[in-house]
Amino acid sequence: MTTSKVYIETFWQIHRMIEEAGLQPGDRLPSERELADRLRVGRSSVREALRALELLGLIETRRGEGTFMKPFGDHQLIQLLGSFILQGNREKRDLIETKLLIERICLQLACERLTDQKLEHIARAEHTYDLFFQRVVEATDNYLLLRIWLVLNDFFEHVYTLTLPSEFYEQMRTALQKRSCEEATAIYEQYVMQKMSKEN
Amino acid sequence: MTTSKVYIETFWQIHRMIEEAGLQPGDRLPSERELADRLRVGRSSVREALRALELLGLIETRRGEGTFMKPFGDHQLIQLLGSFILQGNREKRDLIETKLLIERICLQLACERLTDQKLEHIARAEHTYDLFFQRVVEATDNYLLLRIWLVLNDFFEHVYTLTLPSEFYEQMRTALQKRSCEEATAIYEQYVMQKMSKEN
DNA sequence: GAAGTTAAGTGGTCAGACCAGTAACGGCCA
DNA sequence: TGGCCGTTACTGGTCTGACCACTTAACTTC
Repeated sequence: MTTSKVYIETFWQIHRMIEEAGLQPGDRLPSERELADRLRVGRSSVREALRALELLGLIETRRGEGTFMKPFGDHQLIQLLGSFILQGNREKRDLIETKLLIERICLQLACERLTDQKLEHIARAEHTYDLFFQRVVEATDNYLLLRIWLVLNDFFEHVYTLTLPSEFYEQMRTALQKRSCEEATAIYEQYVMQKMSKEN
Repeated sequence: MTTSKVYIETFWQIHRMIEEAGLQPGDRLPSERELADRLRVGRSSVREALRALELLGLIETRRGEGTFMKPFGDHQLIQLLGSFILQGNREKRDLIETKLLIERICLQLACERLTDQKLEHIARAEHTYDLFFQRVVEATDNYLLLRIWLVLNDFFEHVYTLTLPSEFYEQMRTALQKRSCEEATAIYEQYVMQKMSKEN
């Protein structure tokens, strides 16, 4: 006897239903009552399943309107996870270290893969650390890495604000222009890592 | 009027309750009926909030027994996310690249910070890639980095199984013993990165 | 034709009922 | 005494039906 819990079963059934119907972001799901009716379960079970899908960022519910597919990539889930993880001083230290390490990697990757178009995009970025660096990470053409960085940056902004002189941005831009991995890394270490290690 | 949804409000209240009571893994939460009574909400709202906490891997419910705090680090959430996120080939490529980059960093960090005790712990590890490397990442003494690696590894295992000859583990161990960052990196690139880039 | 009104449908919430497990208590028998 | 076995009270799991708050669209009215 599997005696699987109904709301879990329902979760997967709805998930399958979404796939088979090929629902796209913005599309509407059947109403809770209809789902309950169609899947032959109680409405409360449907709701518990929908909560899970919502937390996963797959759907969005609007009171009075219905339940809709959500644009992929939104991550209130991540925000939530953060508030659970990020509590002590040790966690903050780890966060800073991890963020710095990953940024240095991204810088190197970006140097290897930078297209002229993306270079210009970076150059046009405001002189704000997170905006500038987001474009650098985007230039790595690795979406997963971007996601990780965005998460780290989200957390980071709750803890710290980093402002750098405009020399940093200018020097970095010329280094990227030359695709000089060593130079970019050196600048990063000089401005960012040194500053962070001092304050810590 | 915020008219915040009750189940979300309840979610945070339970979360606060857990923190304030300092509940540890294995500890029991009040029953659903008592929570509903104490927080003056319906039981269904409590249940929807509990489903979220369960999905986050914070609690575990056992029919007939109650609701319990879960040992930290278990994350069926991650498995779930994986099945949603990890669908295309591009995602897989990103995953592999990211995992390799982070592992190489961890290797370097570990070299710098490796204590004799942890070295022995690594040496005693089975010759399984993930077990071995988990101990390496643990040796970095950066818990966040460990979490990230665990997530990546979870995803990775759904896609690929990596087996290496025992020479790899032996050579790596001697490199770590010497705390030679360059040697460890070289071995890693030789065995792991080459293999992965070939198969890809 | 435009503005206001109404009705139907939707998610959000609650209360109450019942089912299905668990654990602990107490009484029974060997 | 020591081990077995119901009984019982409690737990999570599920369903139902009832409201509420809100949106939309159709309908009425001017």
